[in-house]
Amino acid sequence: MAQPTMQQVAERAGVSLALVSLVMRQAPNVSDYRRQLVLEAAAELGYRPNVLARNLASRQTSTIGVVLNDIHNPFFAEIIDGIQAAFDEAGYRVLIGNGKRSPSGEAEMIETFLQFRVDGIISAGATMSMSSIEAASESTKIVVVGRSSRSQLIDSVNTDDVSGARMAVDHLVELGHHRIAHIDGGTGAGAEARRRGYSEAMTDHGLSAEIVTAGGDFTESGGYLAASELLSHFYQPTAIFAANDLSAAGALHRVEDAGLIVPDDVSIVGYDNTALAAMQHLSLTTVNQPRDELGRLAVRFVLERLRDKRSDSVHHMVAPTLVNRKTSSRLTTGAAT
Amino acid sequence: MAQPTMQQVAERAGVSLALVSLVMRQAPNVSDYRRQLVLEAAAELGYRPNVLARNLASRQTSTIGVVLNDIHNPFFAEIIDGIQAAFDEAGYRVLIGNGKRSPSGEAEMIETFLQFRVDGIISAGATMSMSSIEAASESTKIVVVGRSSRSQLIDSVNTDDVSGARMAVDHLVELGHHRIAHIDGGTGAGAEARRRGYSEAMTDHGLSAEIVTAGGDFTESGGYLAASELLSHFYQPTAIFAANDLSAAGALHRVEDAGLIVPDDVSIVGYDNTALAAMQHLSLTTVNQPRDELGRLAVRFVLERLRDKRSDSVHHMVAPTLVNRKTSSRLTTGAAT
DNA sequence: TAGAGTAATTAGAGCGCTCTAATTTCTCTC
DNA sequence: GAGAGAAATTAGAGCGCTCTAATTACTCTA
Repeated sequence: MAQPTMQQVAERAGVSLALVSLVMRQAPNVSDYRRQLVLEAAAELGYRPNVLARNLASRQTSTIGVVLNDIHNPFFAEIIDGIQAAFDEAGYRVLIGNGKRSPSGEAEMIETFLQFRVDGIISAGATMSMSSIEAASESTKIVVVGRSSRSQLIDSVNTDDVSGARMAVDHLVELGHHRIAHIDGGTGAGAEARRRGYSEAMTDHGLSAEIVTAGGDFTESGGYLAASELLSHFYQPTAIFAANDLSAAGALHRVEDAGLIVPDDVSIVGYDNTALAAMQHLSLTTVNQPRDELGRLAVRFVLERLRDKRSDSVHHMVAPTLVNRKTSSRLTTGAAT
Repeated sequence: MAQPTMQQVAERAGVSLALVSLVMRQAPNVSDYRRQLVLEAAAELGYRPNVLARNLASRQTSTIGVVLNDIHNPFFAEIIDGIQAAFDEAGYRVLIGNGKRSPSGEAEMIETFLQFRVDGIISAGATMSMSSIEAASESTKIVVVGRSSRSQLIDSVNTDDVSGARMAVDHLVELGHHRIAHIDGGTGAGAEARRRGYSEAMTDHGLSAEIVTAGGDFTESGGYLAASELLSHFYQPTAIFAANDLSAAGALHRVEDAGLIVPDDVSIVGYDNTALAAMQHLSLTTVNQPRDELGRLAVRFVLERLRDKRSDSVHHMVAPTLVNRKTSSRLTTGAAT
């Protein structure tokens, strides 16, 4: 298990330690002849650079840590793609940490990454307090994705969830619905904005009397429970707008369990447009968050701080779009308020 | 961004560098008085140990790398849970790498982890060649999960996929089905064994003439396409056994698109028992792989090599179980061969 | 062919920590 | 209160690399 070191490569190649270092870093100004010698010696020994030593000496890691609030939530898993692609291009390696859906889990992963002295951190869907994140920003570049922020210290990239939620409501109102209930996301990232967009849109449509919110938590079972609550209401909704696709799926199931047909009896709209919603068997009407763009922007912001030394914070909002699938339809019964 | 070092903490606390090191490593034999001094100085400075330096000096990282074949596949994301829980207990931190569904992506992540000198690597659902994995095992402890192996060098933990597939077939035969087709997983991990289990079981039931396999790739769209192929067959199957849940979901959709009812006209059985299958709206009959157990065993094997210095390889198989949900039912039509 | 200028190579200090061995400080016991 | 043994603390080398500055080797020109 003892790995060969540069020293050994140098001896075998008959050159100095420093020269081996130059070759390994692909530095210019090394003659082809010696470069070849070194490369051969390295190959023969099975030499592999020790990133720890390298990073320690060079004071940079070329590594970015990405902490996902929940590796099980398809939305976060999908956001990784854009991030990884962009960092691959830029020559950084990315390490992923799982926040296990809890603020403390996220904090631990961030601490781990800081101890590794990563060059930057992207936090997706963080639920931990903004002030802890800001504290971490003293030690590295950190960008928050999928959570709104006005921090002066750190950048954020986020979907305009207020208007995303409005789109969902507008869509349902256009289809003739008035009794539109909301299943929210509790304290999860983006939940507050979606809740607000829902209320605002309802009010704008003169439907403030119809506002009903059931508590969810961005999980399928949470959606199921919340839908139960809504159905037991004396005043049944003809449409449900859920704060994410997972809870929409749970609500859908609960509605069907009650013997109602989706979308004929109840329309359902989700949020995120994850692969789950796209699954043809579900075919959920939902609000799309442009994940790839979110990821790439986050990377851009990290790189700007790293390479261009930008120090003032940037907050970017991307526009959501409505994806009309099969779980929403025009209100057929005359049951209006 | 310049981080305080131990040296600075030592000066502030008025003790030696070595003492600070002892405190940071929670070593015994440090007086409470000095420990307190050091801790306070560290807190005041916002000191955070530099893992790179520590690992370099101590020649161990207390870190395990987990490379997932595909972070989007719920099966792999779920296997992380057991792994993470077990390593948390054992005092190791875990870093996740995404193989992006390709052998080269996996190889890159393994190389990255090796350069970081992680203490061990767990590879879940690896599709890269066994010999490359073995090569990596010269530098660290490595355990493969969800892929069979007879390697003398590295450990493996795996579900008995042959018997898992047999269970699926047995189940369908018990329900009266004869025309049972298989949608396979191509070159994916476990695909070969499931294919074999399917053929063997069919043969054992005297159904070798009914063996039909359509090519899939463990994705939903692959399952959809494969089902199309099966339905256009002059000889329509009454049941489909798909190599994983994702492709089962795709097949399900294709069958319904054809105007057929699941399970009345066609029964469908998946594999993995992911959260997807459990979703009540889908409610897929499937074969359960005990993910948590797989993860914990993998961890145990890594720890055995690390702590007990075991050097002979171990291959462990866990038993799958059938989960009977709503996509399979007794054959009703008299359409037997 | 000496001298200037450039390209290639190397010496050596230092990154922030751990670890062994040596030293200093405490506690007892008689 | 001296001396032995244990406990607490420290000095200093070293982990494997990078990086600056210095040195050596080339290439040209006059």
